[in-house]
Amino acid sequence: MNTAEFNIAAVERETGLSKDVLRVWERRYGFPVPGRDANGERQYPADQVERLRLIKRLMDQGHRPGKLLAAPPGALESLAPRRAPPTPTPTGVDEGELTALLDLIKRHDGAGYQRAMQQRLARHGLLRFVQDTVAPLTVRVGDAWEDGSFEVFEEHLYTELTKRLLRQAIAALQTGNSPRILLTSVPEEPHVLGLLMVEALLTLEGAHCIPLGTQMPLLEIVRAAEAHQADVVALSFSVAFPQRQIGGLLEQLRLMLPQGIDLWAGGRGVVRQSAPAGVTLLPGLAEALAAVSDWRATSGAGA
Amino acid sequence: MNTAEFNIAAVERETGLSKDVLRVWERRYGFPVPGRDANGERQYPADQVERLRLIKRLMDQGHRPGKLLAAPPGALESLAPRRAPPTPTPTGVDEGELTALLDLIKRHDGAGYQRAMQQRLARHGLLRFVQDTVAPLTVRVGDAWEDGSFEVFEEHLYTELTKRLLRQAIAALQTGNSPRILLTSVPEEPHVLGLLMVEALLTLEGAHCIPLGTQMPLLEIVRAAEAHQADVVALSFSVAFPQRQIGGLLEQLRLMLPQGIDLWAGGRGVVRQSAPAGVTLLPGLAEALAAVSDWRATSGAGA
DNA sequence: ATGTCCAAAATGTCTAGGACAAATTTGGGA
DNA sequence: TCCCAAATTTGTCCTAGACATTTTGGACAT
Repeated sequence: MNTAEFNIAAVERETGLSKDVLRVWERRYGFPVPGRDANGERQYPADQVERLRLIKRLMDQGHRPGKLLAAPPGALESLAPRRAPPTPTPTGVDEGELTALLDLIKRHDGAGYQRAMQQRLARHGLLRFVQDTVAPLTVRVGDAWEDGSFEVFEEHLYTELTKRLLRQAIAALQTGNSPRILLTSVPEEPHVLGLLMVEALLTLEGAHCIPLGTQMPLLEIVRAAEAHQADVVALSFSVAFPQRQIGGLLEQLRLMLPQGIDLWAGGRGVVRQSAPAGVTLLPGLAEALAAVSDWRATSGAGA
Repeated sequence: MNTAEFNIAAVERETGLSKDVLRVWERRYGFPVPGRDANGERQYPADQVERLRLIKRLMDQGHRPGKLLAAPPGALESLAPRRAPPTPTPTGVDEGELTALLDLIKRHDGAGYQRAMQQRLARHGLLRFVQDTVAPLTVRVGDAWEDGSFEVFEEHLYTELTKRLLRQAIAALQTGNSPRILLTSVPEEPHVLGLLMVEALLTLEGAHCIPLGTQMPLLEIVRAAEAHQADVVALSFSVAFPQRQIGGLLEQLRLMLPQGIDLWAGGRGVVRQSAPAGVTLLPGLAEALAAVSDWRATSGAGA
């Protein structure tokens, strides 16, 4: 790869670190130290961008920026995850089988992965496939990315192929009637696998899902909910989503949404959140199924 | 909907206008004029956010910000598109049929739309389905959004359902061998339909497609291309993608990518671009097919 | 040991206004 | 009518300061 230079907007794109953050780090910690072009604008050499990517990854594992940015060159590579990944209880799933699936991705054998997954789907049925294969596999992929054994593009490949499987499986289902659940995510939250998993389960359960993809502005979510006469708006937040924003976002949306429409928020991102008034948190897939039963027992009867 | 207020980050999320732009507009044109909270930070009332959304849409139609921001309240709603939509030659397609399909979306009849599209796919075959139905339909959806007859969430519904159809159709195809084409888009470019259309056509043509989804950082694209031993990296740019950035992005990626790997850029976004050295532009689907033949005639023989 | 509470430090995001390059429009002349 | 240069428009970058919020580290009590 050639020696390319990046301006500050390109670094924001590549690393996900905002321009404000890049500038304030330079001021406070003395890193990164980009060169300047003829107009006095920052030009980041490729190796500094690489280091920023590494720092970002370590921060997602729970390291503090102050330590990372002060660390001498070469000291970062050996850091272990700080936030203990608590081996998320692979209830009845064979760890080895998951590892084998991940290996296929790691070897970039897309076709092999698709075959293996399709087999599992056929063998276990959609419900168990989602709960015991896709969900834990997705967690493992996230962990693998955090500890550096997966590249971003490998995660993308996993996501893309798994999306296809789930969508295909969902398309084969008979769609239910109620409740009418609008499925989407807020802007800045592009992860779609959680939505697809829950869509599969809810559709199996007899709900009518309206999938709108990811990244809907809040005002649009409100309009869509009204236009589709949804009973429920369900949002998905991944672990990667900035935790601090979730509460405010839910409160704001709850304010804008008509009283009659329930607001559910699920995904790994909400496990350590407390629910704002009028919002139901669904940290896991099982809770989502329970929420449908609850809805039928209460609001459903009145409608 | 309740009277909610938005801080500057929320407005950026809702409208897609950067914080810099929001502040400089306020300074220069006197709109928007948000209130201030106890900390002196901007608080945008919901109606100003609505107006900003409208302004953004009109700008995408070719209007200039200066005029729009100086316009009196109520004068904006009646503005017509400035950039003439040149009725994009619906070669042999029945306009009425497309309109009927759009109506289904407009009526939020997802199931009906899926049925109708599946029928068309079965009747015409994938190649003609993509070229004569999906492609022009997507253009019409874009136009409809621009002139205000489609809401954002309706475009999302269209995209989501059409994605499923295409993915399903692609899954049924036998995958080819060469060239090995890595399909993705740059960060900030989330539109995926173009990628799926071209994937369908290229796979039909016997190419081996590696779909990595959208929004890959440039550095990751390079890694992925090497890891997958791709012959070609193909990027998709939608009309909505900021034109000014495309050239620079392609040049930078071309610099980083090994010589042996071709770089193709397609989509409505590149129709009025000039190609940087070493980059092949594919403004339409037909050109993509031609590019495969070209590749086979030249590089393919040498490999 | 374990839990609780507070001050200090760390961190991200906001603010202000200035500057300038690139894109677009305008005006004039061939 | 066409084309080029000047003027304007517009987005993005810059510096530097401020402050709310979160996290840490230590003191103290259980």
